[in-house]
Amino acid sequence: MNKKKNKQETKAPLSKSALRRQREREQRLKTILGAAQTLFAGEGYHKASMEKIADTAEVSVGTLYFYIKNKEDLLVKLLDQIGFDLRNMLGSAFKTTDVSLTGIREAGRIFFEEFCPNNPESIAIFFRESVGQSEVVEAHRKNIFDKLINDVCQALIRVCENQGTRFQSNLSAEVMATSIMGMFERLAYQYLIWQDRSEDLKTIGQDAVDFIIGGIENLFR
Amino acid sequence: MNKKKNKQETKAPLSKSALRRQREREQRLKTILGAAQTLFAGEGYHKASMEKIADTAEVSVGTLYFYIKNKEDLLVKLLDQIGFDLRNMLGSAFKTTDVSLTGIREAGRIFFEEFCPNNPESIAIFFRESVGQSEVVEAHRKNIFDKLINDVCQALIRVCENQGTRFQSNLSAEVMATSIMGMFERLAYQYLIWQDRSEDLKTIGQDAVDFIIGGIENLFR
Amino acid sequence: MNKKKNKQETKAPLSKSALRRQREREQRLKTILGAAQTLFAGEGYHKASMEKIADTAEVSVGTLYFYIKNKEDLLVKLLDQIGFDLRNMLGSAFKTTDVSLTGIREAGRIFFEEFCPNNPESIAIFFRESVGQSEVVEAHRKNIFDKLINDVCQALIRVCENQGTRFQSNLSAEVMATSIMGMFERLAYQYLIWQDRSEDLKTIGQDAVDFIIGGIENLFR
Amino acid sequence: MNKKKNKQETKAPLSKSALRRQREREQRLKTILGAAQTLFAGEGYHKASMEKIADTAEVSVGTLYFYIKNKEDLLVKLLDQIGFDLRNMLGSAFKTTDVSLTGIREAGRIFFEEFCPNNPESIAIFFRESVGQSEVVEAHRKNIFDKLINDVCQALIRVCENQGTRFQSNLSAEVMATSIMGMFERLAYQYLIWQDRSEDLKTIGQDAVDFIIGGIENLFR
DNA sequence: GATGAATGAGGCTTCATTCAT
DNA sequence: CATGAATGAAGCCTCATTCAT
Repeated sequence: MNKKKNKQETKAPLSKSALRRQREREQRLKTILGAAQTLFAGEGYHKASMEKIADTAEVSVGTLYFYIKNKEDLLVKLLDQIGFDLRNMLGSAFKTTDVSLTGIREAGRIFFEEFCPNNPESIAIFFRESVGQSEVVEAHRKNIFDKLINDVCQALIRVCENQGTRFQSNLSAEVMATSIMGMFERLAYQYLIWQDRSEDLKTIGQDAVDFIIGGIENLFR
Repeated sequence: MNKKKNKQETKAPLSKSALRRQREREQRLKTILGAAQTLFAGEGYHKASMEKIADTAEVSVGTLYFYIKNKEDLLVKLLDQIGFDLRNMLGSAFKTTDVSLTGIREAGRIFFEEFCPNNPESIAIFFRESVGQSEVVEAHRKNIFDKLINDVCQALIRVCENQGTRFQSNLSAEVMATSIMGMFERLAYQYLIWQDRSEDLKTIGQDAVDFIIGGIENLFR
Repeated sequence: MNKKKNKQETKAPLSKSALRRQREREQRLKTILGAAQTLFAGEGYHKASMEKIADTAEVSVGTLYFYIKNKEDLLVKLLDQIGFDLRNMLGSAFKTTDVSLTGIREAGRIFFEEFCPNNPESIAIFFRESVGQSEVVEAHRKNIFDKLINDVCQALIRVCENQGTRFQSNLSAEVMATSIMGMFERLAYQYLIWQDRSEDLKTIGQDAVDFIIGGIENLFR
Repeated sequence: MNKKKNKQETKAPLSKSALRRQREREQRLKTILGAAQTLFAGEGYHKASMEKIADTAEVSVGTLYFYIKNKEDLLVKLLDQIGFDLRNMLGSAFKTTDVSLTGIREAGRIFFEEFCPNNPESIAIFFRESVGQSEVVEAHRKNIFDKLINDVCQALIRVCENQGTRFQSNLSAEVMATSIMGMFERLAYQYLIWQDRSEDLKTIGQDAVDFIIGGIENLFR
């Protein structure tokens, strides 16, 4: 993918100093991404200039471009990480979903009680800063949403099957899954970005999950 | 609209030529807003330069600034119009909501079957282009969301009262209303902006409304 | 000079209505100049846009251009009026100067005690806003200064002659006259524009005049 | 100079290349300031566009903004340098002033015979281009004048004390000092900017100083 | 004579990206 | 590998002036 990284990919046994270097490099990249995350979330993607990001990460502008391709790449990298984290937490919860629906309940809990309060910057970047920035970024956003929606979708289908029912169509399940993502998104936007009601997030999450589960159970009547 | 040009506000009977001028002015503003709407939705807010907008509206750049304060103002004006339209259509449907929940069903139908297919540009601007652009724009976005959410919220509370039930708390109703807005938003984003499945919008809307109504009715069991 | 004004210059007996019109026109021009004076002095020449001036004068922008050639012309007209006023007041005082030097004392009194407190806007325009604006404006400024300096110069020469002395050269008298104008200028700038010490202006003027007269009398020793 | 680039201020021993860079940076800034000085004095502050300045300095527009904050900053930097130079030359002369008044005579000589002929651009910027440009610029102008006036003022007070006399009030000394500055200013404007009589500047300066000293000595009679 | 909408050149400034050291 | 000075295209906006009504 990147010309310079090929050296490491040729898994030749690395010398000690080479290992150290690699560690340092990864550490440096993390610092840069952290700086970008903070500034993107705090000042907004456009207002956060590359120079400011470099300053915050305590590197030079030139160094920035050694670790990332361009500014868009910075946003994409962050976005993908956020998507990965989210899917790691939510996806695994959804995957445990069975008849009991506890998986869905658990996913909601994790999102509102763990992810949101601990990663407000990620929320801001995923739901605000990365919106409508460019075709590439939108593609990554869509990809993340698609995967998350798919996770939920599979869970819903599994529940249905266990109940001996079926969705009217594949679309129906997808619509429901998409709706759930939309709920999570807007609730986080309202109560974390626009208002800071972190302390109410637990209640909010429970209400939301109740709403969702009500909607689902309704299918089986 | 403009501090100094209040002469019209003093409702002195306007001469015929003055009336014609005013009409022309309003027409011109509409042309400009239309050009901006098309370009913002098509190329994105940032890529749509003021020059391009002027060209599209077939006026000079200077004329643009005779009708609007600055680029941000252009977006805000569009946003407010969209918010007004949405609330006009959805709000009135929600307001008719009673025990039967037909109001909510109707609101869903209007949004997915009428508004979305007929105003894809509005959807793109409201849900994509206006996100995270500046504090002023965000304030207007929030304001629109707040009002829409409030409309839904009132409808929900009314339904509950008619059922002789009550929400656990005011927050619960608000959370449900916010969730509904989130569902509408993401579904429109998925099936209108990211995919163009206008022809499926009817089914999608019905599924979404079923989900919502299921969630609501669950409250009364 | 101006194509349109030629009608009046052909001093044909004017009808009553034509007379009224002319009066109105002159009144209107005064209003416009007044508005410009206030805005130039208050916001500065560049920040005072033609539109603002028109608004303040309660006419349209188009009308402005019926009465003046362009913005520069506005400044020049003001400047010339100020020059005329100044010369009217100071010049006549200087002209009465004889052996006794009371004329010079009187001129100082008039400038500091009458002109400055009553015409701070004129001071701001003459000494601040018109400085370095364009070649045309500078030419008018120079012209005004030259005339004032000449008035002083003549007075000084007369005093000398009456004392039976002579200036070493014509330049000497001119330098002294120029110096006196510089004193007046900077004192007004310091104590009227930069600080507002209008109430001290009398003392300041007296000190200044004492300084001047001391310098002059020294010639005769 | 720049908030972030304080690294040099922590006086860590700089490497050779870092030292060279710093030298180059300072040299470049001087080139830019020189270009601005020439253009401001020659074409006027407003007519000198940033592009023209960049061209004259043989750098790109972007580079300009690496060295200065904005156009106003360019003028302020020049102004402050001029103020520093003036005070360096005049101030030190004034400070040597004692009973004999030679200090004052010397200051006049330096200004008219050395500073003016060698720095006509500085004169144009200080007395013409920087007048009434903005509040910030005016503040710097005032600051420079205040310091120069204060230098003169201290000298006058010292002379008086040595003569066993006293000024009627502090204001009196200040007024005299301000007057002297005004004389210098207008004489330079008349005989250097409006007319180019550099060759007469010596005589002019002597006449001016004679006038001043006459005025001062008059205090002791 | 008066109006005010329209013009468009030109100004200042930002900022992602590059590259010689 | 790291640096940071340099680039220059591109953007937004202002405003004196004109002219059809």
